[in-house]
Amino acid sequence: MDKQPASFSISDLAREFGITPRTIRFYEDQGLISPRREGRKRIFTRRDRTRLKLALRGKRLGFSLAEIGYLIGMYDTARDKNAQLTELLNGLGQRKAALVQQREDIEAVLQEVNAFELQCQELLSAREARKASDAADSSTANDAV
DNA sequence: ATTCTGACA
DNA sequence: TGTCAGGA
Repeated sequence: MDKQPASFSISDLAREFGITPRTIRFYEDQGLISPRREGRKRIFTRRDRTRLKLALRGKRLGFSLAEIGYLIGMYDTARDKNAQLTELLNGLGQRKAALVQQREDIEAVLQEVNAFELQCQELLSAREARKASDAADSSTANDAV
């Protein structure tokens, strides 16, 4: 009934996941997938397809291709589900920590920008005021002369 | 028509 | 990751 293909071409997967064949070949270079070869052509199995899906998910989660490779690597090696989950949890924790740090950095810089912006505005209004008084002084002087 | 490798104005 | 080349 479910006649799911036993293998796919590089273009099949590219289409399915909305990426280009170039990306798939690139991921292969990075060791994320290793489709078998039929001569030079790549033959992707359902397992390769699953790994590609996981890789794309990891990318969305912000993991580097190296991290994804490591995670996926033990995903089918270590059959210990708990170990896999623990690793994933560690990775997610680090990702989260990095994001929190970035948010703090951004907030800090934002405050500095706001402070500088304020200084500029004050400096500007101070000059406007001086210019106005200068004009007043000169007009007064002219009147005197 | 499809895919492959290598390279980078 | 894109893209172009030149071959299978």
